[in-house]
Order: sequence, then C-alpha cells, then structure tokens
Amino acid sequence: MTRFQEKVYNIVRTIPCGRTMAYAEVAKAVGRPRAYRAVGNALNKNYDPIVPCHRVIRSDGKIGGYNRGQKLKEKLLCEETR
DNA sequence: CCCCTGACACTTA
DNA sequence: ATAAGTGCCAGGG
Repeated sequence: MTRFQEKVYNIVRTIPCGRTMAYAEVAKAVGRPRAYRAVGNALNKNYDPIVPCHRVIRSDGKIGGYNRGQKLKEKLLCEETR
C-alpha cells in the first residue's frame, strides 16, 4: 500500500453520508490537485468496504465507475442522498 | 529506466 | 450539447 493510496482512502473515508466528492477534490485533498487519475487508480485497486468509494464521483456530476458495478454505486448514492 | 494502463479533466472541433 | 484528442499522476511489468 503506497502513501498516496493511503491518503486517498483516508480522505474518502471522511466523506459523510449524502455527500459526494469529485476525483479532483480528493486529489487536491491528498495534495496532488493534478493526480485525479492516480486517485481513480487507487480507488479502483481498493476493495476495502471501509472506504466509501461510491461517494466519489466525476466533476461532471456523473457516476463514473465502481469496482462493484456502477449500477450499484448509483443506487447507493441515490439511497444515501435521499 | 521505459512503456502501458486507468473509476479523470479540460480544450477544441 | 456531444465526440474526439491531449495532458496529467501513480503503479506495475
């Protein structure tokens, strides 16, 4: 586990319910505003349920991807954003 | 060390 | 508004 991913997971973990963060936002939080690609990579490799990666969406407001299936991510967001 | 990949973002056509 | 191209960062082979 690299420090980068560790930081990314930490940030994503701080995302409260009904709240979403863009990959760029997380990247800025970790100190790499231009590393949104790496952030997505980290989350993609991450399979830990302790990290609400489904709260992380694209800056466009789109769902983006999810290691468990975007459909599920969309559903989860809808449920908690409710 | 170099090349490829990836859950993105921005610019231009 | 949508599609395609380019730029970016980190990890793995």
